[in-house]
Amino acid sequence: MAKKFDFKIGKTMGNGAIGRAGVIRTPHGEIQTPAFIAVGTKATVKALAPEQVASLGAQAVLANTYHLYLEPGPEIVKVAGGFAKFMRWRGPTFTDSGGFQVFSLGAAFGKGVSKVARNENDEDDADGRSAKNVHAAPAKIDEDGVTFTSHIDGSTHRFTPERSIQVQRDLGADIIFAFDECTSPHDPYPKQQEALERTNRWAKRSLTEHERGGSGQALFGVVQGGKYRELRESSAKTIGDMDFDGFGIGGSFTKDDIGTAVRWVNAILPADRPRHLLGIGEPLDIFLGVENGVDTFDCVSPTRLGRNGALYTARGRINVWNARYVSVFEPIDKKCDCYTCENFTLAYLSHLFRAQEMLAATLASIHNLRFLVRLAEDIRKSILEDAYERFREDTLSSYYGRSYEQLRA
RNA sequence: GCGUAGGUGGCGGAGUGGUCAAUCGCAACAGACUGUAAAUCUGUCGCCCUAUGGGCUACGAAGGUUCGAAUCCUUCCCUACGCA
Repeated sequence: MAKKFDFKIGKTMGNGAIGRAGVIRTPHGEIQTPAFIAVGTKATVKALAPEQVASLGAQAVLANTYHLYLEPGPEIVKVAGGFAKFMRWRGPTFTDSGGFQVFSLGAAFGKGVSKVARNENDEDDADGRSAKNVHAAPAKIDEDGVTFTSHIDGSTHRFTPERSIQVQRDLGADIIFAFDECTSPHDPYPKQQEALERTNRWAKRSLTEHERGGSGQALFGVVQGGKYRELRESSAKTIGDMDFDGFGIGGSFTKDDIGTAVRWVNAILPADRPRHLLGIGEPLDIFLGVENGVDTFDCVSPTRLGRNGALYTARGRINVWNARYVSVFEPIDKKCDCYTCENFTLAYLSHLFRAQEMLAATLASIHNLRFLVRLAEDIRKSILEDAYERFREDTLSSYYGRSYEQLRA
């Protein structure tokens, strides 16, 4: 009997590295891995029509349970035939469980901590984005679940692992995630441990509810544990022993933790199932993830940065708002194969941003998303051709101006 | 020509004797952004310096009053509107 979902490893890196190139098969198509998944939080990849997302090579879209639950609500999405059909995305889909929002709207609210905190001391150094006029109460976590207030209208809601799975069933993604509790990298060990153990219990409940529902979706368990090796390994063991279709690696990281935590975890997780690194997506992070066994990534950075005028280039990030680009009649990146680079100049983008034209966000998002999607494609190719290390060195030294070894030091 | 209201930093616009190099908005200049409360947020924004302090030049122009003026007085120039 043919399974609707499976994962086949095409090639594993040699020399002790556990990175691999493979194929995830879903009812809505295949994902050639490693792959960068486009984030479409509210059933839309911001500023992009789904045809644009597809044509730039994105293989799958990840939406968010918290957001779609609040608006338009799971009932509407269910009637629409799932979020993919609702947004007219024909490829594979993921939904995040809403667990991250428990963190970002709870413990991390108003703090300078999100997916990657800069250092150990900046927790109180709010990044200035604290929404002054919004007064959402922080989410409250208990053993059974999480009570939170809507950032839209202040109403009170509750998620439990069961509820998250039920909502994700209505949203209808091919791959869904167990409800987890994300922690801050600054949280002390006891708190991390407590959250981790709860996440493990929630994983089991998510799995039970998922099996009960019989939706045919693939359920990924989420590994947590912060920066602590002991916790990460224990989490990987516990989650890895459960009957999940794949795994998500979660958590808010410090820059230094990404490589290490992922390696500890993936050395333990069953190798025959796909691993998704949740919310991570800077170029270096992707290399570190892949060579440590990650198959898929998602990250808001290409679209968010794009909307704000930051653009990826082979030689590093640029800010198209800078005065120097006003009259540069060349593409963002001459070697880029995206629609934006093939048709428009920096001068034009500079103008669109300054004039606050909507097309600015679209063209920049196309470029940035293509950049990361292609990076994953090229990494895959380099693995298949036994040229990973060389590709990594060329790419990183060009992008960061420093070698892989220097970046890791 | 007469009357009225005005002339403030790139622009708009506060301020009407001291705490004003001058609120605020825009523009400009730079920075941040990693499972999206984000087409958002932060900083700078007269000139100079041995720079959490100091100096200089400034509020149409020129004089004047005053310890002290963007703020009061005089003259002039300019702008808008109304009447001729």
